[in-house]
Amino acid sequence: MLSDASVDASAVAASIRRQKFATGDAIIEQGEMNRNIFLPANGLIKLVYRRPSGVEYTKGFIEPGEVFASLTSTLTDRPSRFSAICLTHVDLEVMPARVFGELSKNDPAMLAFSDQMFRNLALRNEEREYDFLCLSAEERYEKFLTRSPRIAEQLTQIEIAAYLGITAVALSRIRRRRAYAETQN
Amino acid sequence: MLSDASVDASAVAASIRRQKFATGDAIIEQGEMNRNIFLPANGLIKLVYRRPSGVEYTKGFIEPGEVFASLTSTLTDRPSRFSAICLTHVDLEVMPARVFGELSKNDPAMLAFSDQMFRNLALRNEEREYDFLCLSAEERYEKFLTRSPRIAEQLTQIEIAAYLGITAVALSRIRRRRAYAETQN
DNA sequence: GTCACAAATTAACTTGGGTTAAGAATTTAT
DNA sequence: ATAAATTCTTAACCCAAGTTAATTTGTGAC
Repeated sequence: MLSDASVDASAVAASIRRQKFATGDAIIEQGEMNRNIFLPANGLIKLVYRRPSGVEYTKGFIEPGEVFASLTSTLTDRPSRFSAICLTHVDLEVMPARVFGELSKNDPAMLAFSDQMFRNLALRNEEREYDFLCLSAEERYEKFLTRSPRIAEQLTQIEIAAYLGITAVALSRIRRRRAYAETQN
Repeated sequence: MLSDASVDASAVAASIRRQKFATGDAIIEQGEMNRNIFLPANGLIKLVYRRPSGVEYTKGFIEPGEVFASLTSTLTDRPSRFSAICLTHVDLEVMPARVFGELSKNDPAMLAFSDQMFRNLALRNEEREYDFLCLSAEERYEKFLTRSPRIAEQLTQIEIAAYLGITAVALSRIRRRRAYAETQN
């Protein structure tokens, strides 16, 4: 008798789609259900909340090799709270969260992978939570430049400001303050 | 031959300690290693970051039945970034994270539990991140009162302000604005 | 009850960020 | 190469929140 732990590898492989997106395309649309899990092979993606006022706040950026999904949709069965927008051309693999969930149920190695993924996610979210709770906008800017210079150089000031939780005008003022401080050293 | 999946239940049970804390006691000390996982049976606990300036920011509150730990210590082997302070008398169970990790490795049910725990943590952190990124201090206050009235009524304004990421003076002003708005309805 | 201490409010002033609008600098399209 | 569209910066003005300090309220402790 076959064990419950065995998974039909070909069925899993069949459930994985490859998809291409152009700059500006939405991989996930805020307000819509999206029960997929994504793994980009290249490019840069931003995750953004759009408030009723129309103002955009950026939750984070996804680089190649980083798995992402709408947790609200995949875990709690509600519409996604954010959109995933391509900042470049993006090629990625798509897997239905249901398949991922079943894989995890049946395959301990897959479950361990899932566990590890959520640990990392919890750690990252905690870090960002700390930044907003304890750091000033200027400190968050410094930290972003230091920690993610490669991402920063691909973004406009508008996009950086949205990530810091401030307006482009406020960011411009911070940059001027910093430039002035430079000359004082 | 015994399977690797079997765990010595009595050894696990032996690794679990019960501990009591008084109001004001620190269960976890910021800056110190703490590789334990905690499960309080009663009382209320606050998790706080203390900045070099001495200002305190509250990461969150832990109610009975909620498992908590310093992820930085238990997962990445570094000193805890926050303290866990008892706001009341607290009785809790303590388990070394190492035991929890080994249990998860060997026992699929335990791993599934761990996976579920980290999913929930990631979801909660994401919610709080959203609050700081997209909501004003006043909106965060409203939301806190609505979502956690039981916790709010046990706290001083100083403690609530620390959770909102503002000063007690700013919170007092928000309360006055709200009280005035009340009379206008 | 009153004394002592902490919590909460208020005032006065400063600072950082939002808003709007205008202009300068860059990019992109054709 | 030029025009059109964005992006970035700056200014002016407003408001929310920080800081400091004084006052009031509230809470035990004795």
